[in-house]
Amino acid sequence: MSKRGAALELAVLGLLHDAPMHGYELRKQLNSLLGWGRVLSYGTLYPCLKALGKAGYIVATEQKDVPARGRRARIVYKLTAEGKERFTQSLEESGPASWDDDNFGIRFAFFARTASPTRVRILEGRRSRLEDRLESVRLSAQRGRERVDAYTLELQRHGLESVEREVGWLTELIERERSGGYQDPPEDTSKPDTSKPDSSK
Amino acid sequence: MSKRGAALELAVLGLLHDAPMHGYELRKQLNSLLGWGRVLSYGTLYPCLKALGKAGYIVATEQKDVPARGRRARIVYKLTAEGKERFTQSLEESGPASWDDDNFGIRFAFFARTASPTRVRILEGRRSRLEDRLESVRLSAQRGRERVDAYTLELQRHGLESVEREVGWLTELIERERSGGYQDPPEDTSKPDTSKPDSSK
DNA sequence: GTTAGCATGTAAGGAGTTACATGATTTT
DNA sequence: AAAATCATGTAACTCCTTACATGCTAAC
Repeated sequence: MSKRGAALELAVLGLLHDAPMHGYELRKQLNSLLGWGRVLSYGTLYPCLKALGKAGYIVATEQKDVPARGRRARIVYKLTAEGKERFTQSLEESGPASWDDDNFGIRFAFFARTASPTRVRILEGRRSRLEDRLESVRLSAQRGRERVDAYTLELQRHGLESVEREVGWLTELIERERSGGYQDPPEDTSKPDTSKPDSSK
Repeated sequence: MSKRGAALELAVLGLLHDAPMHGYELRKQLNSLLGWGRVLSYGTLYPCLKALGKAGYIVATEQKDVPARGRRARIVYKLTAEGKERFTQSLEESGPASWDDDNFGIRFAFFARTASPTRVRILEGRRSRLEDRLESVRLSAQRGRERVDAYTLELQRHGLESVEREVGWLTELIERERSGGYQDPPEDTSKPDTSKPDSSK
């Protein structure tokens, strides 16, 4: 759970930070958060929840008193104080791990709760990671060792273009970040229920 | 090796079909073929080569007679007749597996050796897979259950845009394919069709 | 009345990574 | 002389998926 698993852990912690939830619901949210084709299985989620429970970051409370007429007792997971601590600490981190392929997406998804300097560091880290990638691919294309038919070329061209766009996107975000943009309210940790004070920039 | 592993198997077979190679070289080629951040480890490659050998698709020949003055004896892998058979058969396949996330890239990389109707089927399959994805994300965004802050929204918007571009790319490729494109370059720039030849089914 | 969705889990296994182990050769 | 690259492998481990096991409720 030290490298990849951190992504799932953070995502679960973050979603439960928003609101307590049961496994089934959590999975749906996770699927749209982790996005794009990836579908998380229960075989991953439930053991992860168990581990987080054992670590003391979450507690499971069974809804047996209010079974809502016939409905199966659902197990609702809730963040502990340690869990909240862990989550906020994780959000402060801005080392290389925070901008690798596996973590960047989740880190970005929680940007609203991340401090602005941290956001910039992560965005820049991600950008230079992608730029390194572009560089090495361009070099190896120039050295021209490999198979070159029209399709291989097209695949390479398309890949290059996609990554270039990604870099452009990141650059825009960084600039917006630097000019105050995206303005978020300075983190709300007290209120358990948010009544949508402000959603548009 | 039945589902995901098929991708690596196909890639190895395809590269060895081009030319016999030793493991180290193979890995480098594989890395640029599988592309983008993915770096294949020896811990995956060598066991795979062993399995392919056991299956009779490749043979390993040690270069002991010509150690090229001091150079460590390299083990060169070569396709057998069965391996060639297997490779060409694999290239004919155009079922759902050929356009999933894990295989599409490799299938595309070997398009130059794939029959044109097969190419079209794979491209169309891939496109409709992505379109399904777009659809479901758009729906869930409309139903609007999830967390909505500026960053989550931006992430979603960007993801949507990327997939849309991908779909556009595929559409272009399909059209080019239908008008003879790529292999034997008729270099047809006239483009007489302003009317849609109907791409959706 | 049967399909689809809700709900919680476990067991087995696959694919791949990291770290280890070893050593020669070329470049800086 | 050191560092990078060439070269081949193995063992342990991790993350995740698939398939299984169970059963209820709502819609069609």
